This record gives sequence, structure tokens and C-alpha cells, in this order.
Amino acid sequence: KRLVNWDPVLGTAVSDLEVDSEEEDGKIWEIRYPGEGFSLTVATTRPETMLGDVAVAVNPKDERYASLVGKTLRLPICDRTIQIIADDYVDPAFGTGCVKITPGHDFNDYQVWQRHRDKLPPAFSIFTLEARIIDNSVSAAGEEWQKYVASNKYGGKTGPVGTQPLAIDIGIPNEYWGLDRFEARKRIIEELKTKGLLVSEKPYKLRVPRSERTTAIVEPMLTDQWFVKMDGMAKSGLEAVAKGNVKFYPEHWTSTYNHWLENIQDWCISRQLWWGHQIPAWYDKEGRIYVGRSEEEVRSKYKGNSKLTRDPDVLDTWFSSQLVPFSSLGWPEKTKDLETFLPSSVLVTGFDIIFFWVARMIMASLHFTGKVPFRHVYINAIVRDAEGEKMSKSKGNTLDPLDLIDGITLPELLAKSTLGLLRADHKAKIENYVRAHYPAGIPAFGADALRFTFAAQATFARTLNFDLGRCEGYRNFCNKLWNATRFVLMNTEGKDCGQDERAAVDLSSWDRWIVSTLQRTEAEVEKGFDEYRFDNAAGAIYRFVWDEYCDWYVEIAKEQLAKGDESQQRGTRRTLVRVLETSLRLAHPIIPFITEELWQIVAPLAGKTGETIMLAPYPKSQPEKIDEVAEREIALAKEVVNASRNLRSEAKIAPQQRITLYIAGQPSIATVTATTSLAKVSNLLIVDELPKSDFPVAVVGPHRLMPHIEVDAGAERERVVKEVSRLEGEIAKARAKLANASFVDRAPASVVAQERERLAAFEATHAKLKSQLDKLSGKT
RNA sequence: GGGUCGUUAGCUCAGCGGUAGAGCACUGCUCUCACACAGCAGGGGCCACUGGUUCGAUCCCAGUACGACCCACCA
Repeated sequence: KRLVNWDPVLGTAVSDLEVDSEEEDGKIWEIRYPGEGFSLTVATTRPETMLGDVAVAVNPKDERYASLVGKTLRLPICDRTIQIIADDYVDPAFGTGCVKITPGHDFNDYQVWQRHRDKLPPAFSIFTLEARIIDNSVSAAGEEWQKYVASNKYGGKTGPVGTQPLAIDIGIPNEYWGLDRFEARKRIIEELKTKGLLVSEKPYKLRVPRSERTTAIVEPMLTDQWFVKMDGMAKSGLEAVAKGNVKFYPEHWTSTYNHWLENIQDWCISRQLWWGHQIPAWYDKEGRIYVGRSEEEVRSKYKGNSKLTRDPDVLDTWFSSQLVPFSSLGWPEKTKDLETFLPSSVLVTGFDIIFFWVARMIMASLHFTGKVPFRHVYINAIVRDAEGEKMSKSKGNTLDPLDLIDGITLPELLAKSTLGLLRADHKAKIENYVRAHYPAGIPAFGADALRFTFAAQATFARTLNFDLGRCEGYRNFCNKLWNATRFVLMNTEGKDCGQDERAAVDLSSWDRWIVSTLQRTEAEVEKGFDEYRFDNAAGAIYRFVWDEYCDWYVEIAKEQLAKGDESQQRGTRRTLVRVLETSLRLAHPIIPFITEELWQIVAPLAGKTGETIMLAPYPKSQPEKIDEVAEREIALAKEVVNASRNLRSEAKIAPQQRITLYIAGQPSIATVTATTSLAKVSNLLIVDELPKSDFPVAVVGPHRLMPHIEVDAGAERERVVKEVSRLEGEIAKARAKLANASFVDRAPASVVAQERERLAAFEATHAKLKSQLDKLSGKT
């Protein structure tokens, strides 16, 4: 028998976790309790519970009341004698420094009562299970109460007695019998007023505990319940995480988990409901308890003839749920599945369920199987709306993933958002919200785009504000992948893609570079998945496919296919197809649908067989395919292209117009290929020295570029002067840093070396631009 | 009352000790033979504030402000 959180609407006990306390407006009353030649004033937010008072407590150090401890008071209304006791729990500074003690309906009071129970009446309840004041029809015979009354310390009227007294036993006047607790409160206040015992009534903010499911105010109630003793289990749960046998991602949730387990209370697991696993306990006529797996087992233990009755209560749903990691694998039998899949590798869940389920699964698994249920717990962020508000039906800011996948029109969305509202007055507000955020409804993004969006946003943050714009961006990515595949198919289907290993294949630096970059991407994706940083995995795929493969390699491939000889074309097709095929497998966990669709067509061209991409091996980075020489060469080629494009843009040359470009500094073949195709250069003139002219110039590493385009000499001079002065600033900054003795002495050698390289590069570029400046005709 | 987290470009978010990044939005120019759900070029940030540690701080430490969440029994 313990005090539990009781939901009087459901008629069941609930656990601490199923109770939510919110601050609400209430009142606080001060009530005078008369004694012999004195009186004490107590404060309460729940005057109706005074019917269950067994004492008034003061602080032992409180000099105001020191002489009164041990004396008695007359409890108003009930006209019962109650004691004045001293307990440290009382804060002398709060209110009057006197606290009424109602052990049957207050958790604190119950604890105080336990400390003084030798001199106080038994704890009892003044409410029925429906939270009405008891009357004389509910009672259970009990020795404790009987003994207490017989001891003659009880000052109430006489009557039948029990563990649960009758109303008359404790002096509750007839007119209160059967009243609802809130109605009783009103009447009690009235009566106190009339009797002149109400000292004050003030508005007061208090935290009201409400049952999660019914929102009914929870009533602490003394009832017989089953509990799970938590201290031992909590200890092993804490240990498993401390030792790293279970790891949280992100790690900071560990402290939330620890904090709860360190302060855990015993868990009330019995529920007075119909739905659930029935408690495996039986009683005989004498009230003895038998626990077992079945009635048969229990009977075999019990030698007597008396009829057994099973406890009608059921288990808390979370008690059953915590068994899932092993009960689903055949436990308590020692099955192959249990052996193989316990512990599993990862549990993916939300933080709101860490206490309810995660912690309990860990404790239960350890207790029953000696193993942790899973190695990792990945806690994903809670998705909020665009303004960072928690999604809720009553605000109308919830999002149905299906609407993002299939799209929805505004009228449909409006109808859906206001369907089945509990409060009609929310309708206009919700409609406004929907109209403001989705003026044209929601376009169809597709399942892959939605998945990619959430993967790309799956950082270690606690919350994530949903952004339609990002969803659109990733929808575009899926489209990009589709179109890139179309291009590849147009150029490879029915053609020689180098599947025959004996055929001569010529691979350019660009081919080797994209394969090399793919290896780095695969490694990055693997790392992202390993660390549960799905944003990094998704980002790596996005950048590789779009920024490297589409923007550079595919464009170069066009040139190689157009100009290359047979073996070069074969090499290009082979690279196009194989890199794409690998990218599809790489992206498949995030965007399964589109990659499956495309893979079916692309895989055969890459020499892969298999029914489905799902069964194809996942790409693994092959370090031997990393080609640093090619990477450096391509990095320079890209810079040359960028600089050339930049020159064109500065000179306002139309994108499609082909130009003549001078380049000095021995460009590689890769650079030549890229520049002619991507910078739209029809005549690339490789020279030792740039001609003396007013054409604009760019410096890229060892190269100097000069397009044959007429520009205003003054403007060009101005542009170069600006660049020169920017470089001078950088040079000055780098020199100052290197001149600082403490930097050179104390910074790591690599950092100092890097700074020196930077300076050298700036100086080289600066010198080349300076000499170009001299050649410009604008020189005076 | 305890605890956790956040504050970086207009928006949504990375980065967390050595030249400030992405997507979207924005500004130019292009309907160029995979893609205008696109291409190319660009603009935009005293990295909340105040101290401290350091050769050096958006990044580490302390504090302040604002915001969010969790736990808790003050009558």
C-alpha cells in the first residue's frame, strides 16, 4: 500500500512520468485551527484535504511554536483532535510556518507522517476512487485503524472502523458525504467563513499535476499497487552507459539519462485497466500472494485447497514495452534469434522517450538477459515548424509527410488541418496559419526529396525547424541526378563502355580525378554514417554528384567523347558509367526509390548484375584509387577555367561566344581540354610570354591568362590595380605574422610553413600582375 | 529550485584554435545539343555581449542577455 498518482477519471494509478505539471492560477487560503488557549494558522491550496489531516507540523527550530509541540488542536469541521509535531521539512520562512499534514493525499505529508507514525493515526483516504468524499458505504475492515481507535487517542465519534475509515469515523459531517472534491472545497470554504476560521484567501500560482491522458487533476491516493524496486536496476543501467556498452548519439543525452536514473523512484507498474498484460500474481483466501508464470505453476507451488484468485490489474504498457528487445526474439527460450540479434546495433528514437522506454529497455534487458538491448541510441531532433514552434494540431502547424511527398492543394490542406478539431474557435487561427505558410498548397516533392531533406538536416541539434526551401533544393538534387543519368544513357547505351577488360582504354587525368574524388566521397559518407552525422553523409553525396560529377566531369566528358580517339572514348564512357553506378549505390540508403529506378538501367552498362540495388554491395573507399597527381593537376585546371570564365564575365562576353585565349606557363592536357570546352575558347594559344596589349590578365599558379577581347584599357588597369592592392594587403598581413617572433616560435611548424607558402604564392602572383601592369598602355 | 541546449549571411543550418561555409532567397547575364527543378558570374557576416587563457579565439574558460527544453513535493 502506497501513495500513488491516481487518475480518478480513468480509475487507475499512473506512473510519475504520466503526470504533467503546469503552472495554473489557483488560490491559497489561510485557516485557523483552534487549540486550548491558542490557535495556529495553516496555509493550503487544497482546503478539502483538511478532512484528512492527522497533524500540524512546525519546524523544530522555530521559536514561535517551540512550546506548542506535542499539544493538540481541534480540527475544524471534523472536530477531531490532531497533534502538533516538529519536522525539518517545514520551512519556517514560508507562510505561517505551520503545515497541515494530510498523509492520504499529499506525497510530502505522507513522508512526514512516516517519520512520526508511532504517535499519529494511520494514513487514510478521504476520497473514493472517483475522488468523491467518502461516505459510510465504502470501508474495508482493517486492524490498524481499529487498534488506533481502541487506544483511545482518537478524539472523533465512534463507529465502525477499518484501514479505510468510514466518513463517520473521522468526523466528516453528513452533508459532505459523496461530494465531488471541488464541490467539497467550495462548501468547506463557506463553512470556515461562517465559523470565522478563514483568515485569508489570495490568488496563487501553483503547479497542478494532471494526468497525461485525461488531463484530470491527479489525486494522490493510498492504494494497493505493484511496484518495481528501481535502485538495483538503475545502478546497472547507469553502469552500462558509463562503461560504454550503450552509447548515446549525440552524446549529451547521456547526462539526461544519468540524471533520471540517479534520482529514480520505485516504479508503480499496476494499472486498473482492461487492456494490457495481466499481473502474474494470485491470492488465496488468507490473502497470501503467489507469483508465477501461470496459474498451473502457481498451483504446484501452493499445496492447499483454497481457491486462487488472480490479481485483476494489468501491467503499465511501458513495462510490457521494455521487454520488446528480447521478448520479440523468443525470450525466455534460448533461441537462435536471441543469440544473434541481442544486442542489436542501434535504436533510433526521440528524446521524449528516453525515460519511458530507452532507459527501461536497457534496465530490463540487463536484468533478464544480462545483455544490453542495443549498442547505440540515436536520438533524432524534434521537428518544429518554420517559426520554431512545436507542432500541434491545435495550432494547425503540423505537417503530414505524405503531403510533402504527394503534394496537396490549399483547399485540401485547409480542410485537413481543421478536421476533427476539439475546439471550434481554433479554426480561423489555423486557417490563417495555413494560408500564410502555404498560399499555394504544397507541391509534390517525392519521398526521396523528403528523405534527403531530413538526412541533410540530421545534425546533432535537439530541434530542427522545418524549411520548405531546403526540401525544394533537395527535390532539385533528385532531378539533377535523374537528368545526369539521362545524359549518361544517351551517350553510353548500346556503345562500348569498356566492360571488356581486354580492350584498350585510355584514361585522362580528368577520368582519374573523378574516380579519385569518388574514393574520398565514399570515405566521407562512411564516416558520416559511422558518426550518425547523416547531414555530413548527405552533404558529401550532394557535393560529389552535383559539384564534381555534373558540373565538371560530365562537361569534360562531352569534350572527350567529341574529340577523343576510340580508346579515350571508351575510357570516358567507362568512367561515366562506373562512377554514376557507384554514386547510385552510395546514395541509395538516403534516396532509395530514384536510385533503384536508375540503377536498373545503369548497372548493366557498368558490368554489374543483380536484381536490385538493395542487394548490391555498398561502395567502399579504395585508397589505391586515390590519385594525388591527378587531383593536383585538376585543381589547377579548374582554377584556370574559373579565372578564364571570370575574365569573360568581367569583360561582359556573352556565355556562348567563343574567344581566343593566350596561356603562358606550360598548361597540362587536362587544363587545355577544360579551358577550350568549359571556358568556350576556340583558339587556345600556348605562349612563353603574353603579348604586350591592353587585354585583361589573370594569374593562376604558374599560368598567366589573357583573352583576346577588347576592353577599356583604363577599366582593365583599374581592375589590376585593385587586385594588386588586395594582394599587397594579404602580403603585409602574412609578413607581419611571420615577423612576430612569438608566432614563429610557438605556433606549430606546419602552421608556420603554411603561412610561408601563402606568402610566397601571394608574392609570386603579385610580381606577375605588377609586370602586367607595366605593359598596359595606360601607364604614364 | 535544479539541469541540458542554443544564439554564425535575409531564412534553415554546418564549422568549433590557425585565410568565415552550404542549401534556399537576392543581383547580373544566358532557353548553349542531361537538366531553366538549369548554367555561369556576383553581392551579403564586428560568428549575441563582456572579460579571461593563448603568438593567435567564431571555436577554450568565466560571466551577462535573450530563447528553447527537461526534471522537481514547497504547504
